[in-house]
Amino acid sequence: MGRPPCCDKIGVKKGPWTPEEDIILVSYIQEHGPGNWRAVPSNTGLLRCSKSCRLRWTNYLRPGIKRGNFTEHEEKMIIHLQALLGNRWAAIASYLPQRTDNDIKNYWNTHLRKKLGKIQGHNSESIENGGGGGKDSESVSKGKWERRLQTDIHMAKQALCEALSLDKFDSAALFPTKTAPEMKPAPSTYASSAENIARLLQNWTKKSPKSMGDVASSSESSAVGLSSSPSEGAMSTATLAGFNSSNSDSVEDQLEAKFDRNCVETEMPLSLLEKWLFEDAAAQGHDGDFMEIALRETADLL
DNA sequence: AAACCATACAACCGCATTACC
DNA sequence: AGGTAATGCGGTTGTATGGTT
Repeated sequence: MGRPPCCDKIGVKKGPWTPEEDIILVSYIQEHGPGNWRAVPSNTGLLRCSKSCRLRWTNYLRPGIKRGNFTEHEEKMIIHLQALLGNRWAAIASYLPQRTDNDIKNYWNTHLRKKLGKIQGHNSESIENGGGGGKDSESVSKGKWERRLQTDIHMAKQALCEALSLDKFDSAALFPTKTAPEMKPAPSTYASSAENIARLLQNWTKKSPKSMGDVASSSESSAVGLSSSPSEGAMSTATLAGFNSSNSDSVEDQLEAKFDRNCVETEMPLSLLEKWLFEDAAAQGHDGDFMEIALRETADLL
């Protein structure tokens, strides 16, 4: 007996989401809030499995998601957090609240891994040339290995410390509730779903007539699903009009109000790491030089 | 212009974990 | 306490897009 599928595969649509589907999903979540994903497909008429709906929401439509190029600071944080935490993308993403774990994972796989690979290749080359011995990793003494591991941890810690204390503005933006509970993220900081959808629609309208036709035809098929609940169809049409006029403050306000609570609820579990960092920082101090050297080396490499 | 290749990223899959009864 | 459903997470795949030949 294998694991039962999360949804019966027959009649379940797969592949890229259409703007219509996005709007239907956002409209529904706007009304009912995220959660109870099992009920979403049946209640919205979307021909998607609950998992797909949840993923689409968390990775793409959810308010507060920042898209586009990663900043240098974000990149550094990812590199160091990855060194510290490994491929625990969700944990890493919790320190970059505007990025999704999927986004970070993709960025790591496509950009950073390559980048670091190059650096390491270059580095090992120079070590081989300059460093005596020429023996492989077996020859590396336990002490050396431990020292290197410790360096890695130190570097990661330092990066976290830097990130946490970069400047008050930055850290407040990164950790809005934990570090500054009284501060509410500015509406401009957190893009709303409406903005995401509006942007999406903008891109969509830029597409070629052919792809428009494809989307239109695919939307027809989803309209079949919608026909079972005409009221929701009307709702999404109304919402579409609202989204198209990107200055529909009332919709955005509603979204903000609705999602602020969720954002607060889903803030990162910082305390453990913070505690660790602060305790360690207090206990440390004497081996700062060692860490500085390591950091400088990393900075040179990057 | 067309074929091919590389890249980026959205989405899916399946296992792990958590919540609820 | 045990079973089941719901959700979270990381790895992987599929596809669109842009660049090169």
